[in-house]
Amino acid sequence: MKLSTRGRYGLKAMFDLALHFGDGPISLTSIAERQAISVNYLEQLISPLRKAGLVKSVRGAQGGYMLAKAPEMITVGIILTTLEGPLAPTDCVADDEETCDHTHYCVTKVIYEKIYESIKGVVNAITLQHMIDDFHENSNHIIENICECK
Amino acid sequence: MKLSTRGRYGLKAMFDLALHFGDGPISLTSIAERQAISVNYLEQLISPLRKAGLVKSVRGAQGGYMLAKAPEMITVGIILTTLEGPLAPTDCVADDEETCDHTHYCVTKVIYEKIYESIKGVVNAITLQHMIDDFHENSNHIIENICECK
DNA sequence: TTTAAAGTTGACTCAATTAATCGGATATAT
DNA sequence: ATATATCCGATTAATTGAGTCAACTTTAAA
Repeated sequence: MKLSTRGRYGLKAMFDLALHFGDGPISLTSIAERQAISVNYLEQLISPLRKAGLVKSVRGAQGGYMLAKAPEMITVGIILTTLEGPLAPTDCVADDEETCDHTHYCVTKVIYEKIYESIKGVVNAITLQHMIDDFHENSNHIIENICECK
Repeated sequence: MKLSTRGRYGLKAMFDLALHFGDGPISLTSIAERQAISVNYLEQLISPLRKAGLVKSVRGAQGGYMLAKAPEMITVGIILTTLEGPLAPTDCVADDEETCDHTHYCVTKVIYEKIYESIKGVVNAITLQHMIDDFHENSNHIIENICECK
């Protein structure tokens, strides 16, 4: 039931981009340095985020990435789902999954559905803007190394 | 963010035992057959459940396992946690984990804590008795193969 | 008392997934 | 041109998950 580094690193990177929203393209190198992530690995994560329309890229020198929408339009849920797939405790309750072949009632599936709904409820309610507000209220404005959260 | 077969199979097995609560010891072989799980693997799962005081065993011929408490006293949460460890999305918010070495505020950790709390809220509120009631109301009383829920 | 059923334990294998690393290709400001 | 980027695919190393297996202990019943 753990998030992988894909989701955790990706969320950190997106938050970093959100803090720089409106500042023009931000290079992966600078994000990787601030967040202590391998650039090579970060490249792998930013690609699906771009394909999902969450960030846009500028190629070439002085290029980089920026959010494709305002921070209040991007939820933690869409970020994590893009990188990890559905945040469902089992495949049988994931949105894109066909249902089990069992015709009769499944008492465990009901439980997994409730877990899934509750997780979605949390992550879909939090946007990057909420994270920014939280950051400005509670941190000392230290952008570097949000947390390893291994 | 998936449950492993440990939690899923273990929950099925515990539900099976709950349906037979009061009937004396139930052999692993019979549970394994009804729930379509390998006996050898199930042996691995029942051991921690016994050590956690959720089931008790009777050794020897005609032996087997039974719930150590009434079904309404055993939550889905304690079963899953016993088999999977804390249902936390990251190690840094798991109960038994020491906190990150970072002294400053972590905006992502706050999110992971909310996810964790919401998951615990769901699984700790459901007991085996709830599952039994649900089963009797909505199924056709087919004990075998609750669901593979891969 | 013998036998077979059943629990108990730990080691072991195999496959899949995760987490990166690396090399090279393309694009573009300066 | 050149330095700085994004892009893309292949490869690898490490970890975890899932299941098997063998050996041993306990105990009911013949």
